Amino acid sequence: MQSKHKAAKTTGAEKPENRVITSADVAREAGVARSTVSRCLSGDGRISEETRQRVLQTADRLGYQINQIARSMNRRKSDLIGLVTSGLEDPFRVQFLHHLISAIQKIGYRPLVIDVSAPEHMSRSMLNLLQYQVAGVVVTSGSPSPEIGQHFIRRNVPVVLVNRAGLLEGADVVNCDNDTGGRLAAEALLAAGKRHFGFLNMTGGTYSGNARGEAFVAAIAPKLASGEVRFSLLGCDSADYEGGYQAGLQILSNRDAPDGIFCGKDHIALGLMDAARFELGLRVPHDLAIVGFDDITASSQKAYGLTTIRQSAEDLAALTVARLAEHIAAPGQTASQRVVLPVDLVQRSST
Amino acid sequence: MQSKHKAAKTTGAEKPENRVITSADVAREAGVARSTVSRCLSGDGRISEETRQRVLQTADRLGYQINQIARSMNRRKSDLIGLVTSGLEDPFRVQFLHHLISAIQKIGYRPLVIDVSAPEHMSRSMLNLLQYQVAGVVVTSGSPSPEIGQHFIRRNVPVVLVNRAGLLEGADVVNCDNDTGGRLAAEALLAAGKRHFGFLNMTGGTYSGNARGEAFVAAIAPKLASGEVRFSLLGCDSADYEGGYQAGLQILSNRDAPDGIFCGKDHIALGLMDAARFELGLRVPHDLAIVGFDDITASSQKAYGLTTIRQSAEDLAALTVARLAEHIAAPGQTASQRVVLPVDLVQRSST
DNA sequence: CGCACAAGCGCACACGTGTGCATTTAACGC
DNA sequence: GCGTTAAATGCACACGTGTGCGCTTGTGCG
Repeated sequence: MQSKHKAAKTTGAEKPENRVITSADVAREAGVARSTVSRCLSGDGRISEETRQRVLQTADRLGYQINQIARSMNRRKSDLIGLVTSGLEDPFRVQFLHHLISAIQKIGYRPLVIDVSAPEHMSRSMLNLLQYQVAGVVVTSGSPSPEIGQHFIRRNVPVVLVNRAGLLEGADVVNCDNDTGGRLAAEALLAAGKRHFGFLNMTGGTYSGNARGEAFVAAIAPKLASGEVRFSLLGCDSADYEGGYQAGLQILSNRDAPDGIFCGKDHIALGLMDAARFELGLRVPHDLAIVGFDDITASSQKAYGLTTIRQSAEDLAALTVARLAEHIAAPGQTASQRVVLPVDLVQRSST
Repeated sequence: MQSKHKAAKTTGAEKPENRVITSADVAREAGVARSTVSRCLSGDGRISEETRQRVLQTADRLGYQINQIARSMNRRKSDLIGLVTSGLEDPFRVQFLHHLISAIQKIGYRPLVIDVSAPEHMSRSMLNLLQYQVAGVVVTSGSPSPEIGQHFIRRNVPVVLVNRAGLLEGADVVNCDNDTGGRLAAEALLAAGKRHFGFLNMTGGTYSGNARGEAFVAAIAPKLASGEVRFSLLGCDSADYEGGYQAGLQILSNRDAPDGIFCGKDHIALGLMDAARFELGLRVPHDLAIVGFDDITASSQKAYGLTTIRQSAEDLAALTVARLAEHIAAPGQTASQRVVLPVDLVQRSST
C-alpha cells in the first residue's frame, strides 16, 4: 500500500485518470497544507484572500469533488434529509414532494427517499434513516410511534410531520387547516341547495380525513339537530379514483342516496363523479353536488371542474423546509411548533 | 477528549441515553473484538454460529444501528443510487419513479433524488452525485453530456439512461419501443377511418417524442406518398395538459385541421381532448380521433377513455434495476447494454 | 533595532467501519 | 502425547475530512 502510494507519487502525473482527487491532491498542487484547503472550502477561519483564490482555482482545475461521505463522517451529520412517504400514488402528495425536493435542494441539502408502503416496516425504515446521519426528517405518510420519535429527538434530529396526527412529542407539525376546510365544504354544499349530505373517505381513514369529516359535521350540526338536513358517513376501500368510483356505484344506486357529497381527497371525488355521470346517468351538480379536498391538478381540468378545498402544495413545502432549517440552524434549541396552512374554497362546476 | 472518554467509560452505564451505539460498544458488551462484530454483520468470514448469534442478539438489545456513512467511507462506495430527474410534473415519470424507488429498496439500496429542472445545472448536479459515492445512477430526464458520463465510467459507476437518447458511451439504455408505438398509433388512426393526421408534441421535443413521431410518419409513408392521406407536424409549448389544451384551441379552430392526432404523451392528449370537446364542441372520436402514449392512470378514467400506446412503468423500472444490479455485482466487467421494453395498443373510446 | 502581537498556516488526532495478516484455539491423526 | 491443520478471532491500518492548538512569519510601535 505504502509503496504503491510512493510509486504513484514518484511517477507523477503519469496515471492521473483513474485516481480520485482528494483535498490532499489540491493542497499539494497549490502548495499549501491540506487543512488550509479544508478551511478555504468551508469559508471558515483566517485565510488570506489570495491563498483562498489560488486554492479554489486549483481545486476547480483538478476537478476536485469534495467527498461528502468523509465530511459527514467527521461532522457526524450528513446533508441528507429523510423523506418518509408511502409511494407516489397520491397526486397531492406527489405535488407536495415535488416542491419539497426543490426547496430542500435550495437550502443545500439532499432528499433521501424512504418508501414505507408496508406500514409494518415503518419503524425499521425510519430508524434506518439514522444510519445515514440525516440532518432532518419529513414524514408525509404513516404515523411513527412515539418510541421511534424519541430516537430522533435524542440525537437532535428534527422531525416534521406533514398533514399527520401530532402524536409525536418534540416533532414539528405542519397541517393544512382541515377545520376551515370542512366548514367551507359544508357551506358550499348548503349554498348549492343540497339537504342530504355525505362524507366519503377511505374506511378507517387517516388523521386528516377524519378531521375534515368532523369539521364538516360540526358545521352542519345546528341544521342537523333541527332536522333541516341529513347526513350519512360513507366509506370506500381505497383513497383513490378507483375507490371513489366503486363507492359511487354502490352508494348512488341507492334510492335514498345523498345529493351533496364531500370527499376527503380530490382523487376520490373524481372517481365518484365519473361513476355518477357515466355509469348512473346523474347530472353534476344538478342531481349530485361534489366537493373535494386538495385541489390537485386534475380537478381543474375541463373534464372535471371539481369544486374543492385548495391547499397549496408549494406553501406547505416552504413551511416544512422553514421548520427544518430553523432546527438545523440552532440544533436542539428550537422548540417544536405547530403550523397551520390556510385553505380556501375553489368554486367550479361540481357545485 | 481522551479524559472525557475515560470518564464515560468509568462511569459505566450512567449516561447511556445520549451516546450513539457503535460496533465497539456491541463488541465490548458481547465480549468479542470489534472486527468480529463487523464480520458477523456482513456475513463475511469464518464466524461460529454461536458467536454470530450472540453478537447479533447483543446488537439488537443495544439498539445498534450501523453507521452507513462510516461503512461507505471504508468501502469507498455507498448504498445510494442517484436518481436524476426533472421534477415530478410528468405523470408517467412519477409512475416510473414510484416503481423504481420500490425496486431499488428491494435490492437493498436507497434512492438519492436529484432534481435537475434547471438544465444548465445538469452537469454540476450529476457530478455532485459522485460526492456521495453513489453505487449507480439512473437518468430519467435531461441529456447528460458525454464528458460527464466519462467521469462515471472512470469511477466504475454504472449509469442507466431511461427513455433518453443513447449518446452516452458506456452507459446502459432502457427504452420503450418507440418505433412499434408510433406504428401502432398510425394503424389505430387509420382503422378509425381518419385521413388527415397530425403528430402533436412539445416543440423541439425530446428524443422519445421525436422517435415516436418519426415512426408514425414512417408507418404512413406509403399512403402519404400516394396522396391517400395527409400529415401535419404540430407543436405545443409545454409537454403537459395545459400545453395540449392551448395547442388544441389553436390547431382545431383551423378549418383544415387534422381529424386524427397522435400525441407524444398522454398528458398532452388529455389537454387536446378537453379543448376539442369542451371548447370547440367536437365529438371524440367522431370529429377527432386521438391516440396518446404511455397509458398514465388518468387515461383510463371514464372522463377520458384515451386510446393510447401502453408502456409498463413497472417493467421499465424492473429492467432498469436489473441493469444496475448486474453492473454492481460485477463492477466494470459488464458490457453496457441497450434494452427495449415492448409496448402495446390500448383501445379505448377516443378512436 | 528589538520586542510584542496578530494573522496565517501546518501538525496530528478523531470520526466508525472493513479487512489483511498474525495469533490463538480446537480438533484430529499418528 | 505431540505435531499438523484448519477454524476462529484480534490487531492495526486505511478511508478523506474537520478542527484545536501551536508554530512561523510579518508588521508596527517604542
